[in-house]
Amino acid sequence: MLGFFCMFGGRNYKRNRMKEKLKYYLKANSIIDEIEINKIISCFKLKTYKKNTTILSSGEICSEFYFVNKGCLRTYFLTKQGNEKTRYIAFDCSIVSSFSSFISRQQSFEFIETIEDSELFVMKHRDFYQLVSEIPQWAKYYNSILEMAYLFQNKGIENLVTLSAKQRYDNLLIEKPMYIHKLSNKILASYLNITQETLSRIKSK
Amino acid sequence: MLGFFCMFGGRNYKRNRMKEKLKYYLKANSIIDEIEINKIISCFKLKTYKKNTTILSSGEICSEFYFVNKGCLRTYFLTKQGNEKTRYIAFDCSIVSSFSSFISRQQSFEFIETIEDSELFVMKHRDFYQLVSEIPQWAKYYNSILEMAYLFQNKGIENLVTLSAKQRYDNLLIEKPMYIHKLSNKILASYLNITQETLSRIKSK
DNA sequence: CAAAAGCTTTGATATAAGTCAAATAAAATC
DNA sequence: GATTTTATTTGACTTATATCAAAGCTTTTG
Repeated sequence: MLGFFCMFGGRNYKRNRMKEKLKYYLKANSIIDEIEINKIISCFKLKTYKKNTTILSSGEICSEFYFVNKGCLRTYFLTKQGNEKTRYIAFDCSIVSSFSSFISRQQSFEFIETIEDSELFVMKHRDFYQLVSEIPQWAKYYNSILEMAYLFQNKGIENLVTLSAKQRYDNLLIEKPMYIHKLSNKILASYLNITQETLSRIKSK
Repeated sequence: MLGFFCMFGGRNYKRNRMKEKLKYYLKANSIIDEIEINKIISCFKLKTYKKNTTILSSGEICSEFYFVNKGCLRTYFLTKQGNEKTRYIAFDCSIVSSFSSFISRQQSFEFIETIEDSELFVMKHRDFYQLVSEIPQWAKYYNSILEMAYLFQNKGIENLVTLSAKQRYDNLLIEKPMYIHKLSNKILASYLNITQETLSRIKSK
């Protein structure tokens, strides 16, 4: 009996430790009570992926929502000419999905890909919306995700439409220097919506 | 006494008729009960504006949410060089605001402007969020506004990044021919993110 | 650790779209 | 309805950035 409790306690302890970054993230970014936080994090399952693994392909319906526990991912799409356009980079302790597909339940035009070996906590679409209807504070959190996603995109459009290639680079260097130091030129260029050659020329000045 | 009732009934009748498009719109775009719909529409106040009136300027905090009962509006921002970039067109029976400012409570970089004589139903930010906390179905409607705004922007970025000026024009001609027939070249060009000269050349082919 | 595959840099050239300018055309205003 | 203002068209020229190509670097992988 004692053995059973110890084992069980041990498993809980381990599971909690494993998910502590996720828990901390949710506490910092929402106003969800401890009990509900535990219910929410129990819906996340751990998956690990090697670098350069495509987690979602264009044409598939995105039915998962990810928390990046470790590693790094990006979302991107392909032009007709086959050029990659990176839309979002998710480092450690951030969330990612192909939201347009996740929301609309339509085929995604975006890909999701790991750019480093990564550990993800995965929540299924079904569970996500189940929680939205059961836990008002989770619905509120979802709402704030949408608000932030909107603001992020709005800023992105503004940058794209008003700034030159060099200005976008300089801007990123100030706002998110990590992007410039951590990402390959190929990915960085596609994030800035320029070619690798142009990025190389900008950097060399 | 009879006179009083008649007058009162008459005023209600008039007010309801006045707001019937708004009511119809909300019924069609949400799942809000009759009682709550009435509460919601009572928060909207009618305002009329002449053509080419700036309703919100860059630098101001947007504290209003609009339903276009009649007329047409646009949101746009200015580049450092002073070029206008139209971001959204709101025809009859649609909603508009400077959402990034409305959401973030920060200064708007966008302008809101009437492009025709317009009748707007206006809801204050305060009332909007009051309703969000009081009426779950209104919160849900707000959520769906955000979802749609996200999808709209996402599509916009995809178009901007993958299509040429001519392709964007052709695309709009298929998807939203009304934009091309109703808007001036100046506004249409700024919506497509091209110059008037380029638009003129595209059209003449 | 060597070969292959994938990145990055640099140069030469091409191109879509912008800028400037001037002539019409249309709309707004007194 | 004449005049001023605003919008559109067309032409000549410029420019930022893409494309193509080749050489030098780095990783990855057997």
